[in-house]
Amino acid sequence: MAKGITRERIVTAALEVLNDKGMDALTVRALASRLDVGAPALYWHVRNKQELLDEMSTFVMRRVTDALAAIAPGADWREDMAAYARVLRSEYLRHRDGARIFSGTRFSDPQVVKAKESWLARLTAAGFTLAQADDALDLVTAFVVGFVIEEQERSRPADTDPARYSLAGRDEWLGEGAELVKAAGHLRDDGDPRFERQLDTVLDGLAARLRS
Amino acid sequence: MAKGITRERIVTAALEVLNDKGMDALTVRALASRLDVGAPALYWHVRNKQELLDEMSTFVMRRVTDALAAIAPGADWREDMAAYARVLRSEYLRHRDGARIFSGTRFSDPQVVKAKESWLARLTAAGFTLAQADDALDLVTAFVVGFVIEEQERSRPADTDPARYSLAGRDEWLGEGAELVKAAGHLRDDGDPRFERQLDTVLDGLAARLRS
DNA sequence: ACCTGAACACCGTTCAAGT
DNA sequence: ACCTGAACACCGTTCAAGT
Repeated sequence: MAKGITRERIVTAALEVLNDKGMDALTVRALASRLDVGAPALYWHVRNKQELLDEMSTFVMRRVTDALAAIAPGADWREDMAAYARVLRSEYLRHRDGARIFSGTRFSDPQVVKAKESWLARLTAAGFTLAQADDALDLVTAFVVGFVIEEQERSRPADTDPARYSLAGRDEWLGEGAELVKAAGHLRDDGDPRFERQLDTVLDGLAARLRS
Repeated sequence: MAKGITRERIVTAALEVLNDKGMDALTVRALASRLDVGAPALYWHVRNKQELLDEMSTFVMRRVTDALAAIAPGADWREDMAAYARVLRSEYLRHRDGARIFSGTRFSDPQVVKAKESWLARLTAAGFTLAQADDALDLVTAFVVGFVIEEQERSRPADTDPARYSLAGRDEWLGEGAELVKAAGHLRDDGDPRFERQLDTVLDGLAARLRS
């Protein structure tokens, strides 16, 4: 009683452990103890740890596609692509090191891959060739992945890193020279505004391709 | 005799193990045995495994900055940024899962961060504001990281994945519908041409920012 | 069908002891 | 100063045994 372990309960618990304690602490034993069972019990529901990690990836990507499916076509392709990018970023941000861990993973679920269909349709309808549309989606995906990896790395609790929490500390750590690097550090913002600005730049690049 | 283990020998050997056997096989014991010493011997030169991983990251990023420092300014900022992007990509590609493992890592060496200085100088000289230049470098970095993560994931030996080695197999795996996804899969290319095309799109976006 | 207890090989790390 | 041997706590995984 009170057991009733299921594949889905295992996966959601695993994502909780990941968020609470980090990837290194996500051990089979820790996960089992959170579910109030012995470690071997999990092997009845999951072949091995790798399969568990794959299930976690699939779960996360399924949430992305579900969120995407809920988005109605926007006024133009720029809005559609921006919506795609924002959804991808926010789903990665839900999980500690989400972008690094869950990006570029192979999907065990065709449904996830098929979610591209609607976005390819919107882009080609806007005048992109199919090859351009495929490129565009990949490019925006690559940008989001790279952006969020850096973003989540920055937000990670520094293990007493001298050059993290104060600009003055960073300047000192940098030493002599590198005046532009220091000045840029002082100008730098973070989070949504930075993301929106860079996303806009990417979309400008795609727009140039559309015109030519 | 024949020992003479040093920090640098440890790091380069670790990168060899990573390339030969992959990250999971990079254990302290395997590394020690490649260096013909017992596992505890490594702890004389390195505090723990995390410090070893940090040293590996620093080593890789130092190669990036060395390669960047060897590049003379090009005819214009586009050539400079393209050169930066190509160097970053090719250094990531040297190591198995290089982009995923070594991107977004905090540097223990100020010299690596200071390497940005010269690129910021070239961009501001071309008319970008300092904030725009900082954004531009981050954006290109994010693109390269995201692109290479996907690239290296694709090139990974599939553990008998049905939808990998043939387009027909992929089409079948996708099932009904998703005609655009299937067609795009048939049009898709890989490697350098795809990278150059998408990089060019990003640079177009930055150029638009420069004009406004 | 689903879970436990005990066990195996392996992991990162420590530490006394050798040279 | 640099390395070895033995040991500890922990890991993923297996398997007979329970219910």
